[in-house]
Amino acid sequence: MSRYSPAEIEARWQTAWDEAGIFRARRDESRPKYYVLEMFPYPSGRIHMGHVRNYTMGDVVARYKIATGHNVLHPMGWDAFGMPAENAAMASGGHPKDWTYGNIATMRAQMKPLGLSIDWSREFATCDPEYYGQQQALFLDFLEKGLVYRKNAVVNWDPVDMTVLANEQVENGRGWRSGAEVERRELTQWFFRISDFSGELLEALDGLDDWPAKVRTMQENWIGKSRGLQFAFGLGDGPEGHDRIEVYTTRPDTMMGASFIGISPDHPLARQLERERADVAEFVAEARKGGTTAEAIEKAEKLGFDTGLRARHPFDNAWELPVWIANFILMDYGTGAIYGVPAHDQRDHDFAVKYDLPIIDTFQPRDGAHDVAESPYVPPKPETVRYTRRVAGDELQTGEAAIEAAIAFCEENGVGQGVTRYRLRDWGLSRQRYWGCPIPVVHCEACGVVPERKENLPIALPDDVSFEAPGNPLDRHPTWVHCACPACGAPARRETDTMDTFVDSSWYFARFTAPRATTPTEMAEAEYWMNVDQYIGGIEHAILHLLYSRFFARAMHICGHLPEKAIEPFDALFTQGMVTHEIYQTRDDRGRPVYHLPEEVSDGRLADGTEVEVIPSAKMSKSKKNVVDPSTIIAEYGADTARWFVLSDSPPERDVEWTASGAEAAHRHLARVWRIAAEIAGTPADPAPEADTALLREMHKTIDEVTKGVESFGFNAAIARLYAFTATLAKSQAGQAAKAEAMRTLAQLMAPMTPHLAEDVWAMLGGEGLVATAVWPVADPAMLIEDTVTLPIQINGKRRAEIAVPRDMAKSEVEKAALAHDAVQRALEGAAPKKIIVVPGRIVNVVI
RNA sequence: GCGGGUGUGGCGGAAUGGUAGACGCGAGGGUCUCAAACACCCUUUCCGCAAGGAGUGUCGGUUCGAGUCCGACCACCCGCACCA
Repeated sequence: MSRYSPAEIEARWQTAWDEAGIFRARRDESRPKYYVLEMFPYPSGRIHMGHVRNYTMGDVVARYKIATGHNVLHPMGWDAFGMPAENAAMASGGHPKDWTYGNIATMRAQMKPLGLSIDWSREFATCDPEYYGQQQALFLDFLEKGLVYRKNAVVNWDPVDMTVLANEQVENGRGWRSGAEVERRELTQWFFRISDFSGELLEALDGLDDWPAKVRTMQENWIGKSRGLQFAFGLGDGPEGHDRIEVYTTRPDTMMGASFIGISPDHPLARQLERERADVAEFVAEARKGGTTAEAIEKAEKLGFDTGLRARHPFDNAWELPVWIANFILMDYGTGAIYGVPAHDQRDHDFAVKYDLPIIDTFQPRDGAHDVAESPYVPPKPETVRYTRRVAGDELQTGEAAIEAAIAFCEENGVGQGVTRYRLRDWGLSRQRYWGCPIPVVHCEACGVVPERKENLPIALPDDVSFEAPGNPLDRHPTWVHCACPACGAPARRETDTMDTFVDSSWYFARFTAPRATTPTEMAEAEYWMNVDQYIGGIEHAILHLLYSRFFARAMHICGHLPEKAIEPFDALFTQGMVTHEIYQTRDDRGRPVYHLPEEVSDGRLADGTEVEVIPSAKMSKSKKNVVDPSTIIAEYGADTARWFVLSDSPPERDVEWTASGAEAAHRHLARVWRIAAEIAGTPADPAPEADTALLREMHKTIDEVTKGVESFGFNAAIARLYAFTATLAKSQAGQAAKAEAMRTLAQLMAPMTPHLAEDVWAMLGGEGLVATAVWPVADPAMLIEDTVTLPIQINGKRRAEIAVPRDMAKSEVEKAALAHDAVQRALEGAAPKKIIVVPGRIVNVVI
């Protein structure tokens, strides 16, 4: 063989790794463990470049850790439940199970050629009954500990498909599949008690030092802690049982500016009035229309209805405020009721203007005046303002001080109490869907809701289902729903709701530590392998998946399925950027855009010569056809080229643009490395000592920089260094022995990124065993220091010249040498310098 | 509205407060070849023939020295959002 031939060598080395079994993870107390995990894929059909980038990064980390003596766990699985499988079944027949397992087989076959250091013996899919059966066991344990419960809740209901939709599945108030207007419907649903952990989940974020600050901030905002006052307005003329309205406010300092009470259409008082009065019922029905999505809310007009009821202000019994029902008040935040202060809140102001309600000023700018009738006065930051109708404290206060003073004053006077609230709501997990994990409970007429017995798990999905009618096939299955009550044995019905797919992905990382266990986890394995040392995935999971997993780890610990140290399951998190590509577009005869695949375009033209419009790089998407199939790239250039390229051009946290020229350059480089290696291997030993030191110095510098790069996710910089070292090696006049040593080291340093090429080069140059298990090279500190250094000379901070001096030359000598330099002499014009700064080994700055 | 981030050549991007533009792409020139492919070499921030000068979004500050630190502003990107 005389040419770099990736197809040949990649297959060969993959077989060699398999036969050596080097990626099989086994507990071994004698070595430090390292658990590296990439977010597992949804089996949508085929892998894409984003997967390649994600798994390559994980592979670099895993292989580097193997080389540095760690016992590495690097597993892979499939997040396999979810709606696309059902949609495929509805659209083109077939069964979700076949569709899913078929996709898994395809994608696994696409992934294997990448040469990832994955322990495939631990693979599982969340739709395997062995997996979801253990998830059902977890559910039962959670139920016993009160971590999951049932309640009525308002949800997005698609009346055509007859299912609950997630907020993400509602577009402009309509179901994304059916196009039907989504209704808000109240259903009995299962909820995880994640909100009980709000404070803990928030505080523990502080300890996640190796998480991106951005993700921590996003979670912090999502949990949404606020401090405020909860108190009540009295209600004299309300229906029975409603003699007060509880409100929550973060601005109790504006209590004296209250102008109306607003309650949610779902507030118990509104519900009561709805039953009693036709006019209220009509308004409430109107107000409940429209989805709960951001877009729907954005467009929705603010609607109010004056109930005619009058509430009394706690500080003045004679002061009456009208009670309105308003569509913008959320039942699930605070108490579902507010008092409106139009003078200091834009939304309340809009409402007051629309319905002609009083605008009562409570504070003014410290200096000057603001006409609150015109617009609300909302100070930008907590700043000192002049209170005109204050609750407590001085006339001049910052908002913050005034809030604390108001809370203290109210508590002293028996008007409400200061409370800490969180925005985080309990996690509704019920889905009226077939392709998910069945919720293992039974409804019995006599006993009510009864948990299934663990020995009956898994409660498996029936295979004989049809998707011809809308709705949940489990509901209409002739036999599946019928079962015996686990408590009394009488005939009963199974719960037909399944779990949200986010449940499946909330504990898979723990399952990987003992994937065949007959309990959810095995303590000894979890104790050894947890936590995930490095987790890698997309920023799109910054909130939901990562927050749910943090909750699950805590809940699993409470149930004895994880050790306490694992309640924060991911020690370090890295969020990688996307792979993008230019979009190629032409227009059809009606001016509509037509997209073209990159392989159909060359030099900006289609095969028939038509010029294409180039739209700047965007996330690869099938609809825009700006996709490159990893399998095509592997077939053309090999996996190592694909891996090298996705790591090389951009920092890993940023997007990387896939370009044909970049891929070719990557391939050209790898071929060059191979060629240089072959040449060195074919040269007889012939030492040329004087040049050897220079090459070996460069080698040690490269070891140092590449190691730092790999450890800090600076893959692009590490690769740049490897390019440079390759050039140095190619030009080196060193002897064969030194070159061979340098080449073996280069192979080791490249091995995490291009493992197949590295093995081949390693073997060519007589490396012992597999490079994959060879000990990572260590830079010799003595070799990193040059005997002679080139010092730049600055004049007033601008570089003007440079001198070469011995590394350990005394400062005074360096000064002399610098002053003697022509450029310095010219600049000084005979005068003496004001000051000379010499930073040894770094720089000289002459101040004149 | 609230929160976070990013601004460096034609492009992607390097740079512990110490020679700005490493490395790659693109572009230009050359060697090899009958020619091409492959490969290799050189140039490539801007102005200038050169000497030299300017330069990291803008304005200011700290420092012997600022892409890097501080303040204000501008632009773009991302997340959340009738959250009381």
